[in-house]
Amino acid sequence: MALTDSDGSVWLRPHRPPRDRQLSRDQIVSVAVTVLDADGHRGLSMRRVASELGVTAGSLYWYVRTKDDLLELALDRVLGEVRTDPAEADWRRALAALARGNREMLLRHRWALRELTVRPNLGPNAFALAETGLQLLARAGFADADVDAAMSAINDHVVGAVISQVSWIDSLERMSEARIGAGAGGGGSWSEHVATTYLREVADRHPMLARRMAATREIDVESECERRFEFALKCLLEGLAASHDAAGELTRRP
Amino acid sequence: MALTDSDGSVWLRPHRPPRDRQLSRDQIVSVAVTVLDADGHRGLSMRRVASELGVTAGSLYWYVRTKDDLLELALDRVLGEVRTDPAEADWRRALAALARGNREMLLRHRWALRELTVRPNLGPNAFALAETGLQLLARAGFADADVDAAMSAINDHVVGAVISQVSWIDSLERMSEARIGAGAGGGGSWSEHVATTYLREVADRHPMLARRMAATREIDVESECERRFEFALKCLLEGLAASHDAAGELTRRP
DNA sequence: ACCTGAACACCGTTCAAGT
DNA sequence: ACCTGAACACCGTTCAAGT
Repeated sequence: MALTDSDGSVWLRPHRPPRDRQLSRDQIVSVAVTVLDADGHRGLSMRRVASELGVTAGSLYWYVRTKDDLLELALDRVLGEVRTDPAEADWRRALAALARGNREMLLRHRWALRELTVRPNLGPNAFALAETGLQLLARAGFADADVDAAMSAINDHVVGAVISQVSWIDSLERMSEARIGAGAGGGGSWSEHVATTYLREVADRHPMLARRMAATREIDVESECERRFEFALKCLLEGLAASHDAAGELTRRP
Repeated sequence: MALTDSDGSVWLRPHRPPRDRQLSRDQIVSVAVTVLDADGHRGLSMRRVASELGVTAGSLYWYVRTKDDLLELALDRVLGEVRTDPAEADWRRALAALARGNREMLLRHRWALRELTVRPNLGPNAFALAETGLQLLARAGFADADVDAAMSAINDHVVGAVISQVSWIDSLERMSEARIGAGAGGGGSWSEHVATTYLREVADRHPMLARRMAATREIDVESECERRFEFALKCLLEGLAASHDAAGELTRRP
């Protein structure tokens, strides 16, 4: 009677109220978030969370049914960090602010992205965030089906942009680590030679790529990513505004 | 002297040529892709790949340094599936086709998305694909820095859109599995009650969300996702065209 | 009701030993 | 050079036993 690990969601299961316990879900989730922020997915184990709470791994299962549950709770926890300003009247500015807030949160908690990918998102904070966006667009006068398309256009952009930024940063870190490792190791010189040979060959075969890579070496990754993020965001908002004026255009099927 | 698991990349390390071996990297990668397609990340273990090849797990380490290496190779393998049409003269059409091809590949191999997230992408197919896009934009007359912004706008959109589609589909599958599980289990009726109560409460608190969720129940997920994908793609292409005409506008910092 | 401690099944990875 | 078989350290999860 193995657990299929994909049955439902924490949020769809009952949760016993406390009695005389030393732990609580909130504490456990807090520790999980801290560990994830510090050491990422690899750092998170039930044993580690437990020991950080001065408790045995097995006892966590009194509060949480699986590790997956814990991750689902952690995700919703950080989704709650995204603040919105309901006072903003201009829908484009409000939507942009929402997108930026979302992006910043994902950059703060790099592990959260992976959870977003893997998990259906049924936590209260996820729902509240979605509602905020939808209301925004509805108040701006978007037709029903257009609201969905607009919302997902923005959200997809946020997610995609954060992914590429994070993987860019990671790859820089990995490269420099590899360089250090090669320097410290014994036969490092040869394997370093292999690497540079490979990269030179790539550069020869792909001139445009080589040019762009050489250019991006000089710039700051974060500000460059922000620039790109804002550019595409602007494109999307303008596209939304255009289809907003030509009402119903969006939902017409080919 | 533990392996930090983040030192370099398969592509940056030497690879011994064959002699009298029964296996090859290509075979191993093929099996890995098959397993991943069938059972996802959870299904992939070194022991499984090995046994599928009639071999012991340990022997794989003769061809591949870590499981991470294997995943990196598998990712580049499927990236090679994306076909491009160099004959297409119109850059908007060519770029759109590239985006669609990319999207379709990611939907065929749902596990690949996760790899894209986690890994710097240094394989030959990844580079070739990037070069294709960059050349396209360069030939269209985009300024250097604009090429980067344009390319990542499109790529980010593809990745974001696929992520949301996959997680949507997954959540539907999970929900129906949960319903089946609840029906089969003993106390299923109660936990089902908990779930519906929670969802009803969410619907009450978030009227707009409830409306949209009710509406999307009727439609086909795949075609709806495709519609949204095409809409945002159109927005982005139009934005790119506009900034293309107003040359240099894109790169101006605030 | 809650927590411990030990166990189970499963990982990725290593390595002496074979051929 | 390549492969086996056993081992190591580490998982998530379960469960009898305690309190």
